[in-house]
Amino acid sequence: MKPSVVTSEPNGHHCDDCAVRGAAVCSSLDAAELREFEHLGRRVHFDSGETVFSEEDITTSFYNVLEGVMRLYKLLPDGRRQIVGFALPGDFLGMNLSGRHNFSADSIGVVKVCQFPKGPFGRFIEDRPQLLRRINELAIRELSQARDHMVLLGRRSADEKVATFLLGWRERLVALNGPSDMVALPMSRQDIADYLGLTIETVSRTFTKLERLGVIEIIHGGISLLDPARVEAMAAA
Amino acid sequence: MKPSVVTSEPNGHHCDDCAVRGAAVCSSLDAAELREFEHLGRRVHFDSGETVFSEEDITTSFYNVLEGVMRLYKLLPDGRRQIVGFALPGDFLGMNLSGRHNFSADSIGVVKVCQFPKGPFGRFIEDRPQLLRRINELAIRELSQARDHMVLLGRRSADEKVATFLLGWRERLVALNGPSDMVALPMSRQDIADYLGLTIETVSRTFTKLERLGVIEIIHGGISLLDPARVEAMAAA
DNA sequence: GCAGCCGATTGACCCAGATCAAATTTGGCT
DNA sequence: AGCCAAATTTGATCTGGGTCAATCGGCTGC
Repeated sequence: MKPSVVTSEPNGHHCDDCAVRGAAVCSSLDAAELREFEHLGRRVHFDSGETVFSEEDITTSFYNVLEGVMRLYKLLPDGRRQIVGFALPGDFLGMNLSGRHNFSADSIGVVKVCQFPKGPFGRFIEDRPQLLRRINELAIRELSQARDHMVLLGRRSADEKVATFLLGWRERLVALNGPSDMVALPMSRQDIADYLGLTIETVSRTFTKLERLGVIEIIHGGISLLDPARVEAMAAA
Repeated sequence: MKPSVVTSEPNGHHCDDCAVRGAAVCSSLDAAELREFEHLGRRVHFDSGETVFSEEDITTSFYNVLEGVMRLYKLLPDGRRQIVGFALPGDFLGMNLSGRHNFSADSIGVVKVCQFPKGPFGRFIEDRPQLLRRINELAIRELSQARDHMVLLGRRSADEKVATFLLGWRERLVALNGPSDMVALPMSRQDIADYLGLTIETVSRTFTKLERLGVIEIIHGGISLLDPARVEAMAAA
């Protein structure tokens, strides 16, 4: 939200100790390539609520999320907001055709990214088709998720939306941190509403309803899934 | 909708006389490659309402639309449908990670596609990074469209949805056939409703309303845009 | 400890768009 | 041309989720 104050750590970073090395774009590179790749990017730190890039900005960099959560969103002229996704460690951002970002991204809590200037990164890809293939894989996966989300936005009820969101978000956290029924929700209720095409009030009421039904417990900074099966039943329709 | 009866024309087809050669994936190939590519695929004809492929089917082929319109959709278990897009000539279908299609596709009116078996096509791409780059471009463009559609589904009113749809559809037709204020709508009202996350009644009423306002005229098989500027104003919010 | 703030919750009411129910138009077929 | 089935339009009514308006509750700074 505020102008982004970027703190970079020009030195002392290595892909070796990078938590997302195996999952991110980098997974397509061998040890030697990784060493070269390392010098292309630099780690950048964002405090909570900073803008990483804005829709319509000229794309100058690609980003690999290392740590934290980002909201990715589009705004209508009158201020209505649709969150098109949340980025987590391992996600790759910045691909586009027009040379401009087609959504905005800002940090939810502290975020660390690996930032690659567009030019050098483009040249590095040039003669590494396996990296291009990896990027293509990530794009296709996102496309599939985008279509699932269209179904949710266009055809699901508020209850189904919230239940589906909780399960999907849990799945992503599980893939990162291992199984747990505690689901951390670092984003605000407004963020969840803007992701699901609802209002903050409806999200809040639905959470309360799920808690009263005994299927979740609302805890500080998230929820606890008491009855995953019932939540799945609500999500399925 | 019916089981798909496929009529193929094994011979007598050439990329030379292909209408979409310049626009589709093929645009990344030179003359020699195009000749080789030609032998990989075959033209397949579908009558109106036939299923080209279904969600969850194992992917056996990729498709390049040559002629006609297809609806691409996902179904919820209880039958609710969300159309995730319409495919027009030049569109490339079948990319996925799981080895299964993640949506269904059927023809709206007569459709001709160029069908490529997955294996040979995959091998052909292998040492042609510029084709991979082209496919990547198409994926990224679709991703951008998918995000725009999320905004529409999650945050726009019925009037805005319909107006936005008419303008967007016109733009696609103009890109194919050149400028015109006649907008052919080969899909049914139900298809439009399922694309916009509305009911058929709301779509019908909105069309009637636009006609009464004098900004469109409902004609056989489509509409005529009488006042594009007013429609744009309605779409913008 | 407590004042002030901001996010979240809760309540009361409303309305855009869904649902239900007829017409009406269109399109194939013979 | 004439008949049936399907698609579309139109009307009447209902309701899920939005809007407006208080609280509530948890931090922060003093």
